[in-house]
Amino acid sequence: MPSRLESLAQGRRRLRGGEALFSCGDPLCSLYSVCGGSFKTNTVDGEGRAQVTGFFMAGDLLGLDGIGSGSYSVTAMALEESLVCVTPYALVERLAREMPEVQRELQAALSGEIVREHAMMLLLGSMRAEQRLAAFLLNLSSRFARRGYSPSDFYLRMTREDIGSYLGLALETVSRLFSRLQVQGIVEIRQRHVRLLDVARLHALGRTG
Amino acid sequence: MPSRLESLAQGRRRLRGGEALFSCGDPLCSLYSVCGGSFKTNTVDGEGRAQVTGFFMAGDLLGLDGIGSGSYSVTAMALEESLVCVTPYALVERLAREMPEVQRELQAALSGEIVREHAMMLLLGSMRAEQRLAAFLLNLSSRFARRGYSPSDFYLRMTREDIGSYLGLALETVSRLFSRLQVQGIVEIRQRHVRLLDVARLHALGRTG
DNA sequence: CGGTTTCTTGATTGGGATCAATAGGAGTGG
DNA sequence: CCACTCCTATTGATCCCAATCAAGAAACCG
Repeated sequence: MPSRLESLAQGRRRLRGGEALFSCGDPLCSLYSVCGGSFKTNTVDGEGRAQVTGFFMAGDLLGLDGIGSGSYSVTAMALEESLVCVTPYALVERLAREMPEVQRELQAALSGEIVREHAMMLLLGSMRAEQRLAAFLLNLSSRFARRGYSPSDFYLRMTREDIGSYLGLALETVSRLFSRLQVQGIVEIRQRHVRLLDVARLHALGRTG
Repeated sequence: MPSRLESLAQGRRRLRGGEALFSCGDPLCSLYSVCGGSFKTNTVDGEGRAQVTGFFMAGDLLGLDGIGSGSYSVTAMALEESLVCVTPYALVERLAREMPEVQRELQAALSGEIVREHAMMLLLGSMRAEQRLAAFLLNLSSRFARRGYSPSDFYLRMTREDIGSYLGLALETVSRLFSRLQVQGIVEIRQRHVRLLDVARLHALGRTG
C-alpha cells in the first residue's frame, strides 16, 4: 500500500461517472491515487481494437504506465462518482530521490503492476471462460475484503461489456456464465449486486482445467 | 536502452540452452541484462497452469518483476547458449539513489514492461490466431532490426510450443498458421528459419478483424 | 544408428462468438 | 403518475475458429 506516496498529494479531483481522468497519449503530469469510487483503464491499438486493462478502487495507483514514455498509455475513466488524490509527477520524481522510502514504494508499485499483468496474461492465455469469471469474482472479493468491505456481498461498478472486454469474452458469455453460476447455487446475482454463496466451489472451478 | 544500468554490472554468467537463470520464488538478488543469446520467462499458477510470458534478447532486462515482492515471479530460462551481465540488486538500489539517471532508467524499464504487457493483454484478449502470429513475427522483426540484424531473415530460438504458450494458442495451430502464411507467400519458413517476404501483407493481417 | 524431441498435417469436436429478439431499469419530460 | 427513450442485461439459435486427438515425418543427439 503506497501510504507514503499518497501523503505527497498536492490536491484532489472529483469526477462523475463516465468522465476521463486522463487519456491515452496525454503527457504524463501526475500520478493519481484513488480515494473513493472506482475506475477502469482502456488501451486502444492502431487498428481501433480496444480493451479494458484494469479496474481500480480506493488505494490503487493510476498513471504508472506513463513513466517510461512520458505519456499515458491508457485512458482512465471513472465508473461512478469518484475522488482521486493528485500528485505531480515532478514532485514524485524529486522526492523519490530524496526519500529512499518513496523510491522503494514507487518501484514496488511498478513491479507489482507487472506481476498483476503476468497473472492476467495467464488468465487470458490459458483459462476457459468460466475459470476467468471465477478468478475475476474472487479477485474482486479479496480486494473488497482488504478494504474492509464484505468479500461476499458487493456491487459491480462496471457493465457486462467492461467485464467481457477485460476477460477477453463477449458480453453475452459473461451474462450466460453469471446465470449458470447462479443456477448452480454458487453465486446470487441481481443486476450488479453480487453475493458469493459458495466461495469454495468458486475456487474449485479454477482447478477444473 | 538501459545503457547506464548495464555499465553497473559486477559480473557475467554463461548459461547453456535449457538452463534456468533464476526460478519463480527465488529471492531477488540481481537484475540481469542479456548480453548474448536469448531467454524465455514462464509463470506458473497454483493449479499448475503454465505460460510463457516473454522472450528476451540482447539488451533486454530480466528480473524486474521481483522488485515488488523481493522474489522473482517468473522463471527465466536460456533458449540457447547465452550470456548475461549480473548486477546485484542492492547495488542498483543504492546507485539509483545517488544517480538520478539510473533511477529514471530503472523506472522507465519497469514502466516500459507494463506497457509491453498491456499490448500483450490486448493481443490475448481480442485478436484471432492469425493476427497474433503476425503481430509476433512483426515484433520479433523490429527487435532484430533495432539490434542491427536483418528484420526479414532470422532464426526462431523457441519451439512452436513456446510460441503457442506465449500467444495463447495450441502448438498445432502455430504450425498450421506458419504453413498457411507460407502458402500465401507472405513468409518462408523452414523449421526455425524465417524469412518475411511480404511485410506489408503481414501488417495487413492485423487490420483484418 | 535408435531414441527423443519437435514439427506437420488430417479428422473431429466443442466452446464461445455472433446474430437476433426481448426484457428490465434508469432517467426524462409530459 | 405514465409514456418514452436509451442503455444494459438476458436468453436462444446458429456458426466457426481453434482445441483436441491421432498419426507420421523430420530433425536432433547421445
